Amino acid sequence: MIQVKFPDGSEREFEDGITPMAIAEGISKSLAKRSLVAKVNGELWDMTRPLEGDASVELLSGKDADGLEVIRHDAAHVLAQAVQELFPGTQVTIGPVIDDGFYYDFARDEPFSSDDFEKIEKKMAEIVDRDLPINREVWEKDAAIAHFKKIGEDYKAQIIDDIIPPGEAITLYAHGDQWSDLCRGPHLPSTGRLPKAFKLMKLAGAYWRGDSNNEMLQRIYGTAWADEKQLKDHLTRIEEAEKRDHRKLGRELDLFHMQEEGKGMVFWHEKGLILWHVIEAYVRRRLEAAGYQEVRTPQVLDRKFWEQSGHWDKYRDNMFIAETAEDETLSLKPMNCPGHVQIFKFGQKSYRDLPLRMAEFGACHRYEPSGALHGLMRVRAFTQDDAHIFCREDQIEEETAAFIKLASSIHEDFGLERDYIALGTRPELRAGSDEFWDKAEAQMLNAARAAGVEPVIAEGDGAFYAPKLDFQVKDAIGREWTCGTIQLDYVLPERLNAEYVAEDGQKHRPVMLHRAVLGSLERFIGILIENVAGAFPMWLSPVQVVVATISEAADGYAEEAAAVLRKAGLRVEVDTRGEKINYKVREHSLQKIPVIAVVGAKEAEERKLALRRFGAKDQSVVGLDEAAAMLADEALPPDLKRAKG
RNA sequence: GCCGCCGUAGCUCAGUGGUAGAGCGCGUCAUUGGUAAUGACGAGGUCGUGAGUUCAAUUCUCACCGGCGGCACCA
Repeated sequence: MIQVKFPDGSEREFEDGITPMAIAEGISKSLAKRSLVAKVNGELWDMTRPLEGDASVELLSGKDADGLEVIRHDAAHVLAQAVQELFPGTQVTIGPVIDDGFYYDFARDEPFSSDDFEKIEKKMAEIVDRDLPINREVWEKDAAIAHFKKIGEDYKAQIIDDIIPPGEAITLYAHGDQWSDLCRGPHLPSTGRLPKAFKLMKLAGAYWRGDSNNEMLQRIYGTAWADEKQLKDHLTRIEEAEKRDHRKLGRELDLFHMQEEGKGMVFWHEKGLILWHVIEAYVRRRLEAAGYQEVRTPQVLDRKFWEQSGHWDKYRDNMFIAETAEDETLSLKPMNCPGHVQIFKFGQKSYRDLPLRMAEFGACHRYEPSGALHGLMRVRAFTQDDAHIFCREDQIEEETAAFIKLASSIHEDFGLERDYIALGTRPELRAGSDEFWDKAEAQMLNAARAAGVEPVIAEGDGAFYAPKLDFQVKDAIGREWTCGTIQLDYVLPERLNAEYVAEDGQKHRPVMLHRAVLGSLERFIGILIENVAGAFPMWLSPVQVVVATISEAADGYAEEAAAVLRKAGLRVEVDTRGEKINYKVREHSLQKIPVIAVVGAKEAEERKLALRRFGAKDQSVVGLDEAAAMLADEALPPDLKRAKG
């Protein structure tokens, strides 16, 4: 007999070898029906797998995160079986669970087409209807390899060979006697338990083992949920996200465009550039208040310069190179750091100058692979809100902590909630000794803690020369973005021979902290557009107020009112077109203008404005001067608003 | 860069082996209307580029360019 403990604290005795399924059935039929997988002593466990001794047992349904994960995992298996039934000769490779769903990578000479999806989904449903029992089988490694080789599954055989240590048993999961796959599990009791709330989403190429030197497999992505409502909600969420797409909104709101002659380059239109300027001015004020100095360094520099900085050697493939008629080879700067070191080196620096915080809205060009380009999010010409802090080693923690606070405050001002800060630790390929990395990682960790943040460790994610902290922010629909970073650097000051004179009268090497709050203006504006779905808060909106007339009789007053609002510092447009007010309200609402000020004969007479806010249906009638003062106050950037108190 | 899909008017999209259509937008005219579309008329396209097949290609084939979705990349 074995002793089983339940989550509510109760305990019961069962016969040896009892399964969670049998336990569930013993409690109630509906519980057995609902339970998809068990948690035994904290470990996920098949419902049909016998317990191996005393245990705590928890039964999970599709409502539990772990239960949903099993659903998705089984959906991947059912997909694989369906594909192999429909397309004999296709080899399976791996099929993991991902956010919102799953994928499976197949090896097949013929490409799949998304036209095949319907057929595959039908076959998947059929496999669900067959309600095949899913059985866990324990195999010995060599036997499993031989088995997969025999049935022509070379990839599977290779996975076992590479991943499983010799002597360790492995598990296969079989769908009845029709199909089986190497898998750690756990899985549902039978294919019939897979909710028919799955959908194949997209088709993509993916390298075997994620290595671009390997052959490319065909990946089929799917989504799977506990019930149809969840699936429907998910599909609705995707639609909502598409509506927020910054590329679509960028065109509709006349912010920017891109065209084929300038791949990865942005044409900023008037409204987009206003946005840019507002953001830049705001950040500039924040930097100034935080003790930064602003500089500007050359766009194009001689090859020799980049050879010295090390970029020519390590980064040449990503640089835009130019040749001159006088046989010089130049490069557009891909980064600002070497330029900043030149300014640091100009004249002599004393320890009294440190920490020296040097900022630049630095326009950089990088030749990014064409497949990497994506709207404003990944471009070839961008402007970083870059800065380098030159300091002594003992100042690293204080400077880093101060930066974390500054960056967090700025992100908040833009309405982006911080999710977590990631500490990127030593990568496999790295410069520097283990002692150096121990010290550097500890410095970054302590700095984060000093700022009241416990970073999430991102193993191996550091730069090759030092660890870094990355800011992960969350937007309004829960998507995550990396926004802001601070990286330690001992290498570049050494390479470029930066020095300062210390208290001891000797020359010493400063340390550099590379840091950015927004990352690049382009990318940040892209994130911002999607975060607010194009409806910018008053202080950022390119047009803050549209004065719209009801009839010609109000035209004169509309111009007058606009002048008063402009004088108060507002960005104002006037709409005196011969259209109905309904039409104008609709149009400016679609343009997501924060305030529409409607004026007719009545307002003109009384020197008032009828204000209608974006998203609201009602209006408030306010005197012109009062409205100007109120709106101007609302339109203040957050830092100025705080200063005003 | 790699795999797949896509490329028709400013935008969203329909369509065909015999050189093309809708809605919105745009222009003109009329309308001066009180909070999400006033009406009429009109202009607008080398059907991504180049080559091939064909009597004939926007349509079929190939290449290239670009876009999209992934993968790889993001020092």
